[in-house]
Amino acid sequence: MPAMKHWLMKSEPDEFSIDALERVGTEPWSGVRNYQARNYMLKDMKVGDPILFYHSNCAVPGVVGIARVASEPYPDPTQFERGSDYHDPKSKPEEPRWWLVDVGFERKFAGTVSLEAMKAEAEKFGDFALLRRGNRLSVMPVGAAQYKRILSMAKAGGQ
DNA sequence: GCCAACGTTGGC
DNA sequence: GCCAACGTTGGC
Repeated sequence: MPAMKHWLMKSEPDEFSIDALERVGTEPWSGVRNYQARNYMLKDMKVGDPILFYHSNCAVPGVVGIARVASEPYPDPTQFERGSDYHDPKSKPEEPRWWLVDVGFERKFAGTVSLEAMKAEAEKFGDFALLRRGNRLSVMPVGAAQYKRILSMAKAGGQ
């Protein structure tokens, strides 16, 4: 079995929070319309890979819990739905542009590991996509050491 | 709400 | 293939 990869996926809590994921259990990660993010889901994710669930565009942006890749990639159905915000008229069913995976709830942290807290220890993270200037990727890989560091920050209570 | 940073689009 | 214009993301 190849080495397990770790991921970070952003979601706006007003749209879809960690609590919403806990309620539904598993969610198709629809709506990603960025090729780099798509390629991670289409080519690099494996079922069972751990995901840091990140809340963006909110009062305290940061990692709020753990999820897991819960399916193989498959075409994002919203790209074919007329009237959907995610409808892509250039995409054809026989040649879908946008792919997704299902994301399964694992657990919610007791406290948020805030972006601010991670920035305060930026030098310990090394090169970390999340902390790069102007980063806007909604799906990104996380190094195993970075992943462990965030877990230990969560264990310490976060914030 | 502002705005910097970035990706995408489309005219040429 | 360049690049200006535009739309979006996301921290603050």
